[in-house]
Amino acid sequence: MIEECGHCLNANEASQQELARIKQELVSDNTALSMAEMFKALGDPTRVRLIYALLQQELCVHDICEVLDMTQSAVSHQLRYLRNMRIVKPRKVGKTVFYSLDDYHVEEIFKQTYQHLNHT
Amino acid sequence: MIEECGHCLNANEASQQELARIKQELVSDNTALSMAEMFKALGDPTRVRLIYALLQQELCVHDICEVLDMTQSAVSHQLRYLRNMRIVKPRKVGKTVFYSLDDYHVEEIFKQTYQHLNHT
DNA sequence: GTTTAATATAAGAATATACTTATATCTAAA
DNA sequence: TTTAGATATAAGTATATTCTTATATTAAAC
Repeated sequence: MIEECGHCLNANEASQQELARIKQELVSDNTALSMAEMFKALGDPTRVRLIYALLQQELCVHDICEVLDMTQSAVSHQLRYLRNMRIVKPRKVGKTVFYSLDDYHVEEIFKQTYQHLNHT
Repeated sequence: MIEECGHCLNANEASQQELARIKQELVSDNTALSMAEMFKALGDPTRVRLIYALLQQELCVHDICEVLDMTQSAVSHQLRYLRNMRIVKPRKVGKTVFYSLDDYHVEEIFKQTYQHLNHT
């Protein structure tokens, strides 16, 4: 238990050292950005439902629209977002494009969080 | 491998049933919202760095400002956000407020994602 | 080739987000 | 009780996000 902060101790040297250590062990700006981008990609209810649908099986755009009850344009916009993030990947068959999950990380994080939120 | 979607098959009955099943097994809107809110809370580089600092140890507001190199107001805003989400909790000692992580889920998800992103 | 179906994109509107600056609250010390 | 320090909040601004409407692209069918 820490009762005082460096600043409270009038720039106590030990605590200043601790702050320096914490600062040094912080994730880099780039890492923080990568993590934030990953989480942000999952941080929207539409995308959560979309990913969850694809967790069940590969789906074409039209069927995603039906499952999510959203317009084709809105779905395509979200698919582009997730495609750019390499979270989903397209597979073209004729004029139909099937999407499936393309990121093991996302699937794991997603499932784990889902379980966490439901088991507690 | 599915080569046709319900829609492509001119409303083929089997595929329509599949769509109905997928729709039924989708997460509820509430669950999708909860998950999205959780991820959104982690989906900002400042909050990622803040949480990472608190993963190391409990810190007072002033020290968080120093570690993150941000203004007191900006940090307090983010702390309020994370407090409302029950991701961090305050501990008041005199006029100083120490913050620490308050959510096992977040810690786990955060660590796992960090490892994922670093190990590939 | 022309038409039609499936998907993608552009432009814009409404809302949300993350800060800034200024001020309020709360506690301890003088 | 006045003052000063530590944190919280209000109001506003700049930017980002998510959708809508309209249009473009692509590929199959005719």
